[in-house]
Amino acid sequence: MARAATTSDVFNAIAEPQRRRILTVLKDREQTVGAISEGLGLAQPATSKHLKVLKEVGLVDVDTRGRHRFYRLDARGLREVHEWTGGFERFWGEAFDRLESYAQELQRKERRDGTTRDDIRP
Amino acid sequence: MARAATTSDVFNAIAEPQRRRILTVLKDREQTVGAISEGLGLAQPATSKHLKVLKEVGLVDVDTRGRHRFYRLDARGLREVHEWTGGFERFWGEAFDRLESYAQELQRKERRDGTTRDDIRP
DNA sequence: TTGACATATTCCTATATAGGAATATAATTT
DNA sequence: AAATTATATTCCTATATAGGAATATGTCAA
Repeated sequence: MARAATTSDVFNAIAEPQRRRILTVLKDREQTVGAISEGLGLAQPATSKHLKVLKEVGLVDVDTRGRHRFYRLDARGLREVHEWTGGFERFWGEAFDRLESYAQELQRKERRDGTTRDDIRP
Repeated sequence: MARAATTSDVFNAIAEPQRRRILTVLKDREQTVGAISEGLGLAQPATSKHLKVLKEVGLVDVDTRGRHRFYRLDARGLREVHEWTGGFERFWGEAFDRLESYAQELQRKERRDGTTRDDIRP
C-alpha cells in the first residue's frame, strides 16, 4: 500500500529529486517542456509526467501558446512545508545545542533519583 | 522503479504522514515505541518501522533503557527542507502577488512585440 | 528457568510510481 | 494534405514501500 492515503500532496511531490530540480529551474522563468527536459537531461515523457504531478498538487501552472506549453511556478504550496519544518527550528539552533546537553544532564539526574513514574509514558 | 535513487533521504522520510505525526509528537519529549503507537493509534510494528526509517535518515535517536527504547527527536535534518522551501519564499509573499500580475503583463507585452527569440528557450 | 512485557523483524500482499519505448494528440509549417 | 514539431499518454516492468499477521529478540521479574 506504498505511501497510502495522501498519495499526492505537496510533501510527496517534492520527495522526488527530479521534481525538485524542475521547481528550482522554474524559479528563473516559465519554461517549455522541451527546455526543462533538455536543461535537466531528462527524457521528454519523464518530464511531462513529473510536470503532471506538480500540476496536480498545484505547484505549477501551464500556459499553452501554440504547440508550446509554458510551465510556470506557483510555489505557494511550498509554504506549508516551510512552515511545518519551521516548527522544528528551535531544535536545530545553536542555542538548542547548548541547552540539549544540559537538559539531558537533568533527565539523567532525574532518572537517578528514581523518577520512573513520569519517565515511562504508557 | 518507484522513487528511485535517493530512496531514503529526509524529503522522503517526511513524505509519509504518519512519520510527520511521529516527529511532531516527539517535540514534547522523548517517547517509547509503545507510547508513540498508543498515542497515535498506530500498530506497534508499523510504529517500529516508521521509527526505523526516521532513524536511518537521522531524524531520531534511540536510547535504550531496559526493555524500553526511548526515541528522541533530532530535527537538524529538517533544516535542509526548511531552507530549500525557503528559497521559494519570495514567490508566496504578498509583495509577489502584486508583482506577479505586473510581470505577467510585461511578459505578454514583450511577446506581442515579437520577442520570440528569447522567449522560447530551446 | 519461566513468564510477562517491549520492541524489532520477517513474510506476505497490495499498491504506488519512476522511467523506457512506443504511440497518440495537437498545432505549425510547407 | 503531408510532414514536422511539441507534448501527452499508454503500456510495460522493476522496485519501493505501508501495513497486517505472525514470530523473533531482548530484558526484566518471580
